[in-house]
Amino acid sequence: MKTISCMKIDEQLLKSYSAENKTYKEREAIFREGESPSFYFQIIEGSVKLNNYNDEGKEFIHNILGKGQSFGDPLLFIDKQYPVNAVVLKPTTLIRVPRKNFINLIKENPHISLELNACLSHRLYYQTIMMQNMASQNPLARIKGLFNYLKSYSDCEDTHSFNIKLTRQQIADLTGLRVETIIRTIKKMEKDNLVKIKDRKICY
DNA sequence: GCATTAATGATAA
DNA sequence: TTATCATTAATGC
Repeated sequence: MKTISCMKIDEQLLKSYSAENKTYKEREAIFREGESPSFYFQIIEGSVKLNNYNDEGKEFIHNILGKGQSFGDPLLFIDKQYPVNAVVLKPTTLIRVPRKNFINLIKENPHISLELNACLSHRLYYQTIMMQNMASQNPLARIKGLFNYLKSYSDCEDTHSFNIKLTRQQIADLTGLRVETIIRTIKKMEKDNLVKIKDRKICY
């Protein structure tokens, strides 16, 4: 089946609503928890993580976004502050549109509005799946859940060897597990032919 | 060399 | 069984 899921919005169209490009260095924050959303963001190149820190200072990553993906947009329609930080993982260029302009864009371009709806629905759906998986006590289930999620979320790549572009630490921060547990569980998965490891890279 | 990432073992909860 | 801590190996700049 052919769900378009999360199509990026045409950059020229964004430009006509006074979008601007912005580049960030590694570790730079695009926005922080508690700030008020005032832009639509779309990644042109690079990658961004959405995270929090719990009371003990341990990081929890909610998601890692890549090329062509947007973030922060669900907040543009409601009057709330960001519940997460957005931090750049590697040098990143993104395009951003001021909130008011973006609302106008949506009003004047119904097809974009529909796509955005589809996109948000898609994210909501998989977030539910993720919640279920992460609620599991079993680390294997959490990791498999994450991998399935990444596979579906990213541009529907080849069926058999999907390359996980995350470090084991990042997988740990996404699943709430410890790095050592990730490493050991991944090795078990390799034995059971659930994943392949090539040059330390994980293929699922 | 230094920093980051991966791997492994011992021990405690 | 997983988390925690310590140690070491491997990579990349």
